[in-house]
Amino acid sequence: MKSGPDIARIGALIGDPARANILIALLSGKALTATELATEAGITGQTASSHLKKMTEGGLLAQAKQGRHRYFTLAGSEVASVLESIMGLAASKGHLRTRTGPKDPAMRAARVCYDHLAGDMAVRIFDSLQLRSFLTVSSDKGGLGLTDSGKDFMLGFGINLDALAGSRRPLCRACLDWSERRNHLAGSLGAAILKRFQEEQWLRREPKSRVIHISPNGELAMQKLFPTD
Amino acid sequence: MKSGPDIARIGALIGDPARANILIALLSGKALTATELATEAGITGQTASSHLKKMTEGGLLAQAKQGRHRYFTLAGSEVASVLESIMGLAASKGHLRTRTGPKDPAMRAARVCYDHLAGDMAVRIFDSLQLRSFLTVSSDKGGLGLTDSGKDFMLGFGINLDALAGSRRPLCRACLDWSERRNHLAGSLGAAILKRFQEEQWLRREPKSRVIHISPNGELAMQKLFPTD
DNA sequence: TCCATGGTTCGGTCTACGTCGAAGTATTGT
DNA sequence: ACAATACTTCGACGTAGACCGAACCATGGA
Repeated sequence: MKSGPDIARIGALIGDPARANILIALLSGKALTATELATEAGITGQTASSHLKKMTEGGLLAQAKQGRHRYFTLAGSEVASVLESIMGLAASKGHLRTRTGPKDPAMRAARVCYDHLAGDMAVRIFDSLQLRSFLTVSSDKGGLGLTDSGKDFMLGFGINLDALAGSRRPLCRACLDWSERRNHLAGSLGAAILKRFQEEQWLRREPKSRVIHISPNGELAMQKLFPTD
Repeated sequence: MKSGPDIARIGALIGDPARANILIALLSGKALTATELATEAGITGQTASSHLKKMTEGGLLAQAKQGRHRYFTLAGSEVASVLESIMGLAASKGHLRTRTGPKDPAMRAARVCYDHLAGDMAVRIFDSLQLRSFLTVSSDKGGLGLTDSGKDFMLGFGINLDALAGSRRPLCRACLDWSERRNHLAGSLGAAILKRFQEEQWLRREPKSRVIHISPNGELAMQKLFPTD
């Protein structure tokens, strides 16, 4: 007599407060790491790991392993839509929401990601490199590479590719940008680019933060070196 | 810190198997008594009473006391819509309920979704309306509307649009069909169409289920009224 | 090589809650 | 009035699962 999909399974996944917080955080469309989600939900990493595993197996989340990070996103727009409609129900019943305040706009514009650039500016660089066919994107694991013209460009930019090739570290790696939710350039080349920017004093780091401010000269150089049109 | 509309509360309510069974039973749109729902969910009356109380307080159910019976229904079409969309998620993940009984194909063909039609037939109707430009689809959420020719069609079909417009309930709403994974028509217009079908005796409801059987006359009328080619 | 960091697995504790038996309250019928 | 039906409340029991500490893997960087 009971036929049909198992809505109880989905309901139970959404029904735990910690998991609900994680889902709401991911509703922004951004990819977040396991630890970010743990702090977001106010639980320890171990507990979050368990939750994330359950939700992934339950079809609510998708994950992308990247280096030692693990980025989680909602499994698809259908999941987001279900969450939205449930929020509608909950809100109509009188549970109102006071959502988190606006995040630092400077952080979204430009910031450091370990040792390379991230944020809007980094994504623009990545787009520009791809647009001008300096970067080749092969489908296999993180398979980015420089074309011959790309190599010329980097040499002209003042980057010693031979030195980078000596390191065990991969030259090019795609890194998922949390604010832009798109790829930017990581790897030793990404780090070298940041280094060049700093050498030219095109940017200034905020003291105790990841935020980066671009100088007027830097903005000019950006537009000349990495056009996106 | 992280307080929002409490989707966890709603999720937890749906997340218990017994409660999920009750909700699915009520998706038929009928009002059922507490004991009927108890047997439907395979639990005792005491347990059902507890569940029903929680779901009523949680805003999912409405109850009407009548004599010594207590009739329960879903609190509104919004609840039904949320349930259907969750069923869509669960179905897409392949977590179908254990037995796909003989009812399942009939259910996919045509069933009741609270107060309107769902299943293959309902999707065909929706497609037909869209194909003949009776329905306008605007991008914002749930933004459906009738065109002038659509209004004429509905009037000719015997639906009093003025009466429907008087209600606070939206005329047209898209409801995601879990078995077809496509939209069908909900809202007061969807309910009115189901009513017309019943008045014409084009369909027969199976006693204790959401399943609907179409009569030969009904099939004929379907093809004439809602052609899809 | 070694260390630091992100993430997972394991084991144990503790709370939440679904479940039913039994008793209690309403309402209808004879 | 009594009995029967419909449903609720109370109390007790038992299991599921959320949580964290600690130890364990994997990756990246020196």
